[in-house]
Amino acid sequence: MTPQTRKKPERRTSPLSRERIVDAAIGLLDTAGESGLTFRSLSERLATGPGAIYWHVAGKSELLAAATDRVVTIALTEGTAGPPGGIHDVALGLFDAIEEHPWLAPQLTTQLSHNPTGPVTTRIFEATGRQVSALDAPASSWFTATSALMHYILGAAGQNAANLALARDLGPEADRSAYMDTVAGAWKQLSPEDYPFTRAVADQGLEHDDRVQFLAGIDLIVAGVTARPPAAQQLREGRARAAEAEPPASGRTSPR
Amino acid sequence: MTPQTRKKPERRTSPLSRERIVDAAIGLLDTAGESGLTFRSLSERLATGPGAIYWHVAGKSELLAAATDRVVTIALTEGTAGPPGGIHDVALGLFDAIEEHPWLAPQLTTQLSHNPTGPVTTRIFEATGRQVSALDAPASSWFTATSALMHYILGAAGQNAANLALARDLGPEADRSAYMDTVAGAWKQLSPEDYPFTRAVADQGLEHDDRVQFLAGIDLIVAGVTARPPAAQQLREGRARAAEAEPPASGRTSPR
DNA sequence: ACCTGAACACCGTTCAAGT
DNA sequence: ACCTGAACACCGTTCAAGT
Repeated sequence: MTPQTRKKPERRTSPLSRERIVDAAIGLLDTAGESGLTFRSLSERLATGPGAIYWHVAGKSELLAAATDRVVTIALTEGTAGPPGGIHDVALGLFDAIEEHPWLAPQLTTQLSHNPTGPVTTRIFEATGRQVSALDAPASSWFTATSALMHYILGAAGQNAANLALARDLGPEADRSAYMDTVAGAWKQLSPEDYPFTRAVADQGLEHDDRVQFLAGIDLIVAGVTARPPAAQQLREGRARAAEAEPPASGRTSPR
Repeated sequence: MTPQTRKKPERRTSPLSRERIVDAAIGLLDTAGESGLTFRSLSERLATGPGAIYWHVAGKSELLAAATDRVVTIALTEGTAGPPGGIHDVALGLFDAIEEHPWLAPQLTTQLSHNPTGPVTTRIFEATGRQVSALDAPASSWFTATSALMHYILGAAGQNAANLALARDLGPEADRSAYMDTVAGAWKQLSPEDYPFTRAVADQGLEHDDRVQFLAGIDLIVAGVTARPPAAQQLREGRARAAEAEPPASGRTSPR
């Protein structure tokens, strides 16, 4: 089981290293899912004991963070490599990475929450924000715009990955568009009094192309960024807000 | 909800019920956090054995789903109660609920992923979408707009709750604005070559009022919704796409 | 019908002991 | 320095047995 190539009296290359451990962890996560990664399964794959891993890695959460950072870094450098750049590239880079590694979405929200100044969060923020700063928008809106885009990208990409997994559960034949039909079908069963909006949306059909749907959201937010700075950033503790904010919006569909 | 008007006065009301269990679970989550809820701690609180709970609830995931549904339903009915309605009310209703119950944010993304047609997801989608449909925007954009708003609300509110928890760790004195200063400080330590954008944002100072910041994001997305349908959805890599009947919308907003 | 609580099959993590 | 693997303190869940 153990390699015997020991020509040099010098120290042999260690069979265990942080990098190899992270590699194996990613492989396990990809093939067996989040619950498939345990220190026992990992040590078995690496042909060691569970305790050995702790010499290279502090614990499970650090291991997960390292795996997340690795995958995100690759996705971001690939995505931003091309000359055109643009928000679509960054967004699709993350979108594809999350689709390829479904465990990534929950891990990313964990990183955002538990370690907002950590490398993962900062990398994504920087990559997204750089594209925002290239838009025609005042610098005062950068933070808000980047934040909105980041949350949308992570949320929508995670949703897409989850949908794909559920589509697979539907049967080996089913793809995403079949699954979207299932969702629309479920929505049409809802009560008209309680869920008029959801039913209306189901009636008009859901976009079957996941990338088109995803990028439509990106473009919508970009439109908001370039449209106009959200007129008022006036400070007001608590509630008293000036009434200027919401245009009356010619009440064509009033929520009842 | 539950009948407690049992006729026999000497007969005590049933010591265990699904409702009581969910109540206790929420209490435990609020006070002890996500890791504080175990079947053992829960059964101790309810003065029973761990196995007793399984007669009323299928398992832990169902219990979590029920707790999430309960809190979300309350937040949404309170939020939409007022006559003005509007997106701000729905958004702030969820924002406050997540701030009050920090375990809610991860649970909501779990619900979205694992049960997209379940009651929690559908309730939030409907409440948000109803406000979207009241805006001055074409129905064809409703799904995209609702999806973008939902992901932003959940992501940003979760981030805020996480920030509050981290601020508390900073010391009992620290509030959110002190924590934002800490974040900005950390950002300024970043290398100028690798993180120019993040540093620039840190320099211009972060909004200290969490609600103002949150609503700025909402307004930005709303601006995108009402501005105009996103002009160009140009796809890379030839992809056959049915031409939507979308008017070109006098291109004033072009992402460069 | 509802509840008990011991038992089972796991976990992450530790640590004396080995090389 | 690096690794072993038994042991510890938990988990969620089950189930024969009680009322």
